[in-house]
Amino acid sequence: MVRNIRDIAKSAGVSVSTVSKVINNYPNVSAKTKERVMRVVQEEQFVPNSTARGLVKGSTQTLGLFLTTGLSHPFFVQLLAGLEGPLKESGYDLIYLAQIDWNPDYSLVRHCRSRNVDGVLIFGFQRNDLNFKEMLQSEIPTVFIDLDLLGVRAGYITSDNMDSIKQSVHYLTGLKHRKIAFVAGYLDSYVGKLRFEGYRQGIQEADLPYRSEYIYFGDFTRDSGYLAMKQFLQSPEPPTAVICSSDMSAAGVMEAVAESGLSVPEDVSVIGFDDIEISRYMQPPLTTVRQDFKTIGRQAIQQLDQMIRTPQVAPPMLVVPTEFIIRGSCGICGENQ
Amino acid sequence: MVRNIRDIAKSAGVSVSTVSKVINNYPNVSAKTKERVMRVVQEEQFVPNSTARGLVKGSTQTLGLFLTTGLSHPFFVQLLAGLEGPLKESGYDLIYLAQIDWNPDYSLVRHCRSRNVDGVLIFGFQRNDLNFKEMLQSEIPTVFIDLDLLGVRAGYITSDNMDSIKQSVHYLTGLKHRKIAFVAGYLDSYVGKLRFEGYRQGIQEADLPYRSEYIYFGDFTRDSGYLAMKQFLQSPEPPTAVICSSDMSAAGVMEAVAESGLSVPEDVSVIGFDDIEISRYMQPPLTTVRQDFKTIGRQAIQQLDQMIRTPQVAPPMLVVPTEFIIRGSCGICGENQ
DNA sequence: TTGTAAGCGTTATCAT
DNA sequence: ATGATAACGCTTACAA
Repeated sequence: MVRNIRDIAKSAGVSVSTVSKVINNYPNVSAKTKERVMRVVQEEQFVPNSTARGLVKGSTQTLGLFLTTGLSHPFFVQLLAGLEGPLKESGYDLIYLAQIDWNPDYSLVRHCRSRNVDGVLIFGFQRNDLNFKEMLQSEIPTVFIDLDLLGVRAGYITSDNMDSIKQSVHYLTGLKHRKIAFVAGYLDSYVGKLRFEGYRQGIQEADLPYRSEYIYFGDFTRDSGYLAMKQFLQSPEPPTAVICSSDMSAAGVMEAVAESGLSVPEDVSVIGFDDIEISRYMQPPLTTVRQDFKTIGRQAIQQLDQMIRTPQVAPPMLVVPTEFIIRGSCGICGENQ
Repeated sequence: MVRNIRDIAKSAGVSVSTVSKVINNYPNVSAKTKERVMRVVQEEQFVPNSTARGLVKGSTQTLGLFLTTGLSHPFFVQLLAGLEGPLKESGYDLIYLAQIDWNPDYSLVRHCRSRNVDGVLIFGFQRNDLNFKEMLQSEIPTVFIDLDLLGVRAGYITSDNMDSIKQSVHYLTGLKHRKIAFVAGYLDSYVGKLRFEGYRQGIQEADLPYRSEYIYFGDFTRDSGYLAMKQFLQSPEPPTAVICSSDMSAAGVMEAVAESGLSVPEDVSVIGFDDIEISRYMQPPLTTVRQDFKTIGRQAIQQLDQMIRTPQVAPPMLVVPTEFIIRGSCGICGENQ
């Protein structure tokens, strides 16, 4: 069985450097030799050892993927699905940098260097992670997703969180709602903060008062949505609509509504964020903000690829538009008809 | 900035081989030298280049992950989540072998060889994929998940599909059901076939007739569940209970039931398979078979690790027990009380 | 116990 | 257009 380029060279009756030139599609190789070499390569099903190639080239056609959220985050799948195609097209493989225990000695930068990855994709919330600081100062091409971090060679891609929520508010005011509550996500997360800001601005633009009893500070989970609605329901003037920072928390809100004998959308309108798979199947189907993970994934790989190939290219700062998906969880406000 | 082992050697005033011995924890190094080297290593935050190491050792501390299903499969997340911890503990990184277009020229074995992965994890359905044949004959340690493929150095791990469904049948007969329908998954998939077989045997053991109008051949999706139930409902004697090959199809079944004005579990009992995250939130919460992905993931890594370290170890053939989760979607059969 | 030097399989430089 | 040969950073006999 053929092991290396040398064997190919021998079989083809040429030198190793010629074989190298052929398999790398370099010029200055006669058509004849090229063909002869290629035949042997085909016959022997030869693939150059990427480890050796990586060693000499100092790069590996590999992208590191680092998640702060753990793999079970619902976005993650969608994001990864969006990554699949572009990955294939660009010829990179993805290496999942296993990282679960936040060992204080762990250094993402070192991990990347040891693996010789060409670039890194980071997906997560916590912007003040020490590992990120190090990453931002390093020369390793990096793209953050859902985290507005910028560095020498690090940029980001994120959905248009603020405007999306503003749009949700306007949609509800258009439906004559004036008592609009908000289930916030982690405020120290980038997306959590922006979505909250979107709510505040939306409320303000609609000349609605900011009422603290209409705000619940949750953590994107279903439970926090449930708890939020329970609390809203106890207010003297319960809201007629609630905007959530995630579809999961919207599900929790709907559960609490049902439990109290009220119904969606007759008594209270609900809007989510994300458009995860199950949202269309909720009862009623959830009106929500869809994140465009296809575009996010494609852009992430594309931008990374450019930064890798062209060192002087500026890191991206991309805001990807969302899509407002109207389904059945919102109705015209009964009180103000 | 320190680049390599040679710089460390210089700083510590020793030879490169001594540094190598120290960082690899080899014996025959005096405590004094060891300490001196380690100090420099710490100071410089040195990490040996794994590409170079991989080249000389012919292995990379890397496991390939290959999915036939694409990333969007709901199990995938759960499986990957189960992989995270064991991965970290065993020191492997996971390389996702991007593979979306089934290019006939593509060879998984070649891809693995080129990347020098130490082992491969394959997750999928289609057992007659040509790439797998090649894989089975190769010397690359391989563990299949949900696919009963065996090779020279390839084994598998799977849930106890057949018995689980048999148990579902018995649970329903215990609830006096006698008209039990089944929504099958792809029959040319390993799990689809086994679950169907479990249904047949369960029916037989309960002395129930096998009625073809109670079988629907679906594909694990929600839509197929919906269609299945629509069909069952048109039969002269609609079933009082239905067992599904997946939670997703169970969700479809429940939707169809609700749509026809009937209700779960009063009119028809429903059982799923998988226990995906949303099942507990369905209306009513779904009774289902929980796959133990933690164990599957842990075993997969562990078995792979053993095969890698000990060439003579036999490939695993592991069947992992499931857990029957009783929630609210089954009731005593009204007809036979 | 420590050091020297020969690989590992490529690519890249420089002759030819 | 083709071929020697020196890297790339590490491990590992073998020598000292």
